[in-house]
Amino acid sequence: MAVPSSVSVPPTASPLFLREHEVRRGVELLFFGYTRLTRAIDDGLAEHGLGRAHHRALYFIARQPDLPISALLKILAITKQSLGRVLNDLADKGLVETRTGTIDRRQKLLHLTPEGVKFEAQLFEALRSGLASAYAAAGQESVTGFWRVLEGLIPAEDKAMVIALQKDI
Amino acid sequence: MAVPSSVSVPPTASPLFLREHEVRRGVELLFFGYTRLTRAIDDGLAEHGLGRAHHRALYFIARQPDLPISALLKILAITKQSLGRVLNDLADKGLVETRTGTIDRRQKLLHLTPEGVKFEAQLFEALRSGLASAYAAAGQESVTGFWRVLEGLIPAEDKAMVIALQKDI
DNA sequence: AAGATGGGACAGCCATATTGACGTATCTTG
DNA sequence: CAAGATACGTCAATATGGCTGTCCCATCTT
Repeated sequence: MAVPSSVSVPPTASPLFLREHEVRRGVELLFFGYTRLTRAIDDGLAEHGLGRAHHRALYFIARQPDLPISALLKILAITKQSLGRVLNDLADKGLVETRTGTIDRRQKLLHLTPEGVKFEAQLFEALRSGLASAYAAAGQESVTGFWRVLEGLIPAEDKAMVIALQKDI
Repeated sequence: MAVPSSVSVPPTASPLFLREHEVRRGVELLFFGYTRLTRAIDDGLAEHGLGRAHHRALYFIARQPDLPISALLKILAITKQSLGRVLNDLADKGLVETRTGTIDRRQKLLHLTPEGVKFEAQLFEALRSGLASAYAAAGQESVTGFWRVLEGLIPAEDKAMVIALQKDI
């Protein structure tokens, strides 16, 4: 990364020192941006007696219908037990269903019910509204940069998974 | 925001539809980027028997020494009780101290002990390493865009607070 | 037939958040 | 100065969302 030439430090200063500002700014913006964006859906979730964990599952099932449970476990990076509780809640509320896999009958493929689709769309609207206005304010070139930096934060072993999410829509 | 001209949808498609892709991509990258970055410090925290909540407090106290508790409450947006426990833990470990405010003696101003400074620096190094490599891979222009979009996600009422964090370093 | 894999479930625990109520010291203001 | 607001602390109870360990069954692979 090019260091801005206008920084007024002695030429002997280490690159790490020069970068601290920019890193702290990134840490803080990520923290505030992420928490404030996700906060936008809390009310909608609370109306159904659900929490953010439920939304994360709902979101990725919406994104990749017929997702096997093992794939969702990798995406969320939580334990089977934690996910099990969340999925049971969603099934009890009639938002998520499973069907047995065809090529591997051990698998259960997850998909949303019509009510689940509706609910997820309603929550997505809150996210869309927040992100779209940030995109609009920043401009398309900034959005590209935003993506590029975030992609760089994803470890190589997870990158394929994220790209797979985005390829088929 | 300009919509990429290469998108192959009928000209009658609504702008909201056109944007869904880009929004989902942002949601996902934010989720993975944020969680993967913060995961980098979990080991260091666990060595001291601390969690992420402790790190958030530690981080912002490092960032603004002599921060009053009320300011930290606003930043973290949690309740006084939740923060109280975290601060007690940090004080017990000898990482954080308070002193009575001079202009307002009701306030307790938070600062890190020398051990706290050392520990925070060690955790910051993990964040720095992750973010700096993402910055380097993306390039300075992307970093600017990354910041711009994230700033747009912060509600107006919180923006002053975030800018205050960054002005004095 | 044996082992690996996908999924489910029980029990118990921990971290982090919440609400509500109450107390004390200190500052501000009529 | 008295009254009220503010900054902070604390007790008690509760919810959420993670975790580990263990054991189970069905199904696929070899």
